[in-house]
Parts: sequence; C-alpha cells; structure tokens
Amino acid sequence: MKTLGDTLKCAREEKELILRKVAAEVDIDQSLISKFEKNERKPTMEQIVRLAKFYELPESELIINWYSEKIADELKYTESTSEILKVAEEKINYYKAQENGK
Amino acid sequence: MKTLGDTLKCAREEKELILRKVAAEVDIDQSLISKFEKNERKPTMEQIVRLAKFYELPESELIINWYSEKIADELKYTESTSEILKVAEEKINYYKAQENGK
DNA sequence: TTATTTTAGACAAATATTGTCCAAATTTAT
DNA sequence: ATAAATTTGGACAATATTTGTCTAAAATAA
Repeated sequence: MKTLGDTLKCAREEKELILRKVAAEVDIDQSLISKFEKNERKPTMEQIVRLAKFYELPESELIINWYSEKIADELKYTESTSEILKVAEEKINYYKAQENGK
Repeated sequence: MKTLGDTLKCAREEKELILRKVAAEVDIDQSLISKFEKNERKPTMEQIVRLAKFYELPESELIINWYSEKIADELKYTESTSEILKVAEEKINYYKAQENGK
C-alpha cells in the first residue's frame, strides 16, 4: 500500500536530493518534510501543492492520497466502515447535485 | 436525504419533548441540542451515545450518520471524491488486516 | 572516527472545536 | 392581539487539536 509519504520519499530519491535542499527550495522545515515522508505529519494543502510542483508530481495524485489517508485514519478503529463510506458518497452526491441546481 | 439532525429532531418530536427537558435529562445545553438538530454543530461521540440511549435509538445508526456527514463535509468541495473514497476503503481494509495479523 | 543526513521529541504558536450564556425570533396558547 | 413558552442565532471564553520550529540524538555515509 503506497502512502503519501512513500510517494514523497520516492520522488526525492529519484532526484537524489537531501532533505535540507528540498526544505530550502520549498521553504518547509526539513524535519517536517521528514515527518511527511514517514507519515507522522500531514502536509497542509498548500504544502502539497508546493511539493507537487517541486517534484513535478501530479497534484491530483497527492491530493487523492491526502484525503484518503485522512479518512482512513478517522475510520481506522471504527465499525461499519464500508456502510459509512457508502452513505458518505450518497451525501456528497446529494450536496453536489444541490450545488448545481442552485 | 435524512441527516443526523433530522433523526434527532424526529426522535424528540416522537416523544413530544421540548429541548429544555431533553437538555436537562442528557445534561447538554439546550442551545447545543438545537444546533445538533439543525446540523449547525456536530455532537461529540459521547453526546451521541447519551442521546441514542435517551431517545432509544440504535447507536450504530447515529454513528454511521455522524461519520458519513463528517466525511461528506470534508469532501463537499473536492474533486475525484469517488476515487478518494475508493482508495480510502482500500487503505482501511489494509490497516485492519494488519491489525488482525499483528 | 568524522562528517553528513535523517529522525525524534519538546514546546510555542496558530487553528479549530466546543460549551455557555443571553437575547432575538419564532411558535403556541390564551 | 397579547402573553407565555420554545427555539434559534450569535458572541465569547474555554479546550483541544494541529502546525511550525528548534535542538540534539540516531542513523548513515565518507
């Protein structure tokens, strides 16, 4: 299972960059970036965008990983998760339909 | 689309109770309960449990609603939501499998 | 070993959530 | 219509959660 952290770490290793260097370029503390790679902290959306740009990764891939991990974290110790996700999707579709027909 | 707030309000009206009364019984400010019913605030899990008990509603129904609304809120203005949910489910299943085989 | 890179942990700063109160608005009853 | 009761909105303080920063320990490479 490839995590957001894995993706970021791979991207950095591909380019053979050290944390200090990336940190300077994207203006994020190197310790934070290390934690992103180890999934100990979640980047903010703005950080995601900057990292995607810097590593030349598709932003959408990172965002999908970001949200799905957030949700997985929330439901990790919960029952009826597939039911919850099913209902969540229904509600989202309902809200979005509302928005369009506004 | 039946919300958690709808469920709580219906339950209260079924029993013909006023907010003040419920508030006293479950020890939650009546203004808060009003907001729960209008989906302006989310109850905490503890409050969910107390309300379910008081109204004699299945706790799991409320919890499913609670989580699914939380997720729907998070994804309301996001793209690729069904992809996100799909990936989220995969990750959850992965984590849970890990837990069992620990 | 020494130098470099990565990681862990503590802590303050910034955000977000929650509970409480009160008065305005709404509804119901007289 | 007025008065009484109920519901609701909004402001604010209290709490909790998340985030950024720093420092030094741990790990890795030279």
